[in-house]
Amino acid sequence: MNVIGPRETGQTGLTKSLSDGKGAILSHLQSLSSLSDDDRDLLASALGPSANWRAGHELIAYDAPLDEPVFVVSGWACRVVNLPDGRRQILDFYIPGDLVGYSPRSGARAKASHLCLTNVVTASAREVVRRVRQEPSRYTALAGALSAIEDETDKGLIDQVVRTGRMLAHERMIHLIAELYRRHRRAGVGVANGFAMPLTQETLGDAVGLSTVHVNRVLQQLRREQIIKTVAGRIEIPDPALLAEHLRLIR
Amino acid sequence: MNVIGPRETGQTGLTKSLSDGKGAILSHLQSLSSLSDDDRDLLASALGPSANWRAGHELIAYDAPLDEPVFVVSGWACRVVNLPDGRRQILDFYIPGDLVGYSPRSGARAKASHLCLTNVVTASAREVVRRVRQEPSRYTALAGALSAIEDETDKGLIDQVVRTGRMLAHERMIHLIAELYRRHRRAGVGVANGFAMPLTQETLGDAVGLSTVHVNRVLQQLRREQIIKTVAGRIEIPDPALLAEHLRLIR
DNA sequence: CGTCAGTTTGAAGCGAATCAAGAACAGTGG
DNA sequence: CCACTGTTCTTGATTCGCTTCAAACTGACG
Repeated sequence: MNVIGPRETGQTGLTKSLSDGKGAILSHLQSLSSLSDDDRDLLASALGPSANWRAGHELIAYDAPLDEPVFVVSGWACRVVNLPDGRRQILDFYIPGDLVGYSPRSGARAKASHLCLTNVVTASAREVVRRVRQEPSRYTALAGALSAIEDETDKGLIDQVVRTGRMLAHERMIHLIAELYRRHRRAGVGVANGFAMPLTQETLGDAVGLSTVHVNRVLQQLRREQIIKTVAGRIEIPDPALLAEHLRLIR
Repeated sequence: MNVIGPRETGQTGLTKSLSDGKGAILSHLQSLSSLSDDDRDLLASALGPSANWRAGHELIAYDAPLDEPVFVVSGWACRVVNLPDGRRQILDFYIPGDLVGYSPRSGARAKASHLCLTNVVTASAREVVRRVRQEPSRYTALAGALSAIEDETDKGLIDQVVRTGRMLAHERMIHLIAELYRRHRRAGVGVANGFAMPLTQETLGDAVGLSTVHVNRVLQQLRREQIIKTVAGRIEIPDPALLAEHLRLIR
């Protein structure tokens, strides 16, 4: 029985799902700072064409210039560091609605490889970012959202350090799942109390610094404790208060 | 025998050591982007008065506004996250020459507590930062250095994730020591092939995610392998090539 | 129906934490 | 100058969390 996700069903290449995807982008940005009509119009008009990428594709190589920011329309991506002997450490995840490869510093370079973990659809954010920077006073909310995104990325990295540095296995998983749950709700992705989890347990392990086998065991424990339910490639949170309770103990 | 540091001898409150300290600030910035006369003049004139803080003092509280950036003149500080049950995770260190509490985003808030690990002397960077932002074209090098500092902070966090997430104990220590060694040399602090190490092994453990006891054992191993030497509160690198060799295996 | 990626399970081993106690040291006050 | 104190470092014994190894199981897919 699959605990987590049958593999990704695969984008069929159509641009059909864009409506959902744009929804995620909008919800996400809206949640960061409430958008004006100007902001919304800009997103509607200046959001670049969408592109399809297969799982495993490297969106941005290590040290490549960060001059082509994109929104994730659907699928998951991440930043990852590979050690010479094959070990790897995932730094953070990008889910639908997230902005990938953005830096306010012109000339900035990628500090890690940006990788598609599933098939991914992206929409170029280049024009949006350019216009917002050109007229920040017109697109104040979007400008604020960009700042907020930077802050969030930093916070995410800090959380990642705390998880891997000072938490036990089950704490790491709870903490990560809670973060992903929060972000999915914010982006309006994944209805009800749960979200789609297309990652393998191996990938999850590379994120929280645990072996695949142990991820499996920890997930079983969390299910036994009714903190999560896993059905058909989704993680459900049957009792958000219970999750919050456990979170309170660790952060 | 103390492997690492007799405790900090303590700043006596004099502003005398400012000359050394300013040296560290200059070397550090210079190494990031080569300073013009304008840049140098600004540093000489606009660097704020120095202040003394005792070990344990919280320079910036969690979530406090980041509106008072300071350079470290002497001593060590860090960013730290405290878990409810007493565990703590150090995110990064600030050594002489480093800029603490700087964010380019106005209104930004501290994402973690900023703590003095030893007695610390700081010099306000507020004026310098203000002037550089006011006339970035006049102080191009300093403007570049500020960007570079942001980049370095990010890179440091990423390294920290990799260390705690995917490295063995001795690899974590080697990796951290190598980083500190590089930064000390860059700031022109700590002559020859070594640097002052005023941190306790407990503090080191909170940084690399290990217990005090294990930090002790790992340090002994590194000494046995001649990768480091520890004398009188200093860490010496007898053979930088050997250190580099070990580094190559892990990153 | 065979293949393959992913999940699950058990057994054994290892790395690091914990516990507890002692030694070395810095700072303090007599 | 020396006894006293508290912190830090050190060491040994034990325990525990997690990894590793190996094999079986499951479901998707061609």
